[in-house]
Amino acid sequence: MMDQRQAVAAFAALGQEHRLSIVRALVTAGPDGLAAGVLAGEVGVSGTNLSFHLKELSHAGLIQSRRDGRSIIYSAAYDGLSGLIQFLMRDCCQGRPEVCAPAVEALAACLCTPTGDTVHA
Amino acid sequence: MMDQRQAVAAFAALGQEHRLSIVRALVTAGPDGLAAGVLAGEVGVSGTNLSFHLKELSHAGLIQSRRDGRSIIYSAAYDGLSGLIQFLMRDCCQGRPEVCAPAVEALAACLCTPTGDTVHA
DNA sequence: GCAATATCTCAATCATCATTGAAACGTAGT
DNA sequence: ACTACGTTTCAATGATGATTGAGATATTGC
Repeated sequence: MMDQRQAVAAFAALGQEHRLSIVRALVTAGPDGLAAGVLAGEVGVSGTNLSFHLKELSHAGLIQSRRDGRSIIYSAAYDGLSGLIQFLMRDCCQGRPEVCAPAVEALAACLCTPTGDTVHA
Repeated sequence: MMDQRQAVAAFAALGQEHRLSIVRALVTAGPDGLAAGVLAGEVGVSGTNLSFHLKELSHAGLIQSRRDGRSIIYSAAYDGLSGLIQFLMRDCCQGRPEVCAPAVEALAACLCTPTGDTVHA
């Protein structure tokens, strides 16, 4: 479960034009992800600057990376995104959990696809 | 529909410890909201500093205010919060809208209660 | 092993944000 | 009108973040 400190870091990471563009590009790209060089082109930042932002996003738990040949592939951390949204909604419908709970679950099912053969193919 | 610029401003506003605490307190409090002085006590910041953060959140479209006597009551802007989450999810399940769409709608129903006699009473 | 590609680390500069205290503004009660 | 209360504005300081360029690291193909 995400705590306040993590949530602040995640929101701050998203509160930057280039980083939000990066995350959106990765969410759109799906689990296959994108190479750093491709991202740099799509977002429009220098390689050095991109690296800084990727590190920031990775540290915030919003993206992950894997090496493929001489490229490094980045992809969205759907569980991190889901957890962040759930944190924002946690105390929302305090007195009426029957309203919020299904929405949160549906959201989690959308963003996280751990074992299912479904989304983001 | 929220655009990138608004979303960046909103995320940046939430990416600050005290501001996130303020929003969470207001979301928990519901549409009745909280007076600025009460908020200052709950969040633990000086009145001057609170005013700065409230202005920031208001400008980001995440909270709203109304005067009541000599107090000013702040409350969460549920439509702004909902729009922000929808922006983050917009391109998520691009190829499978039947997965994301219901989640987003459920979320909107949870956060926004325009005419219903339901939530946040 | 050598050259080329892809990406990262480091140090420095510039801009932006958070916080504080003092003073001003509006409102309520007498 | 005057005093008290709640909240905001203003100017200044200190801290944090974004961006840049040069150099370092890792991987591939010859």
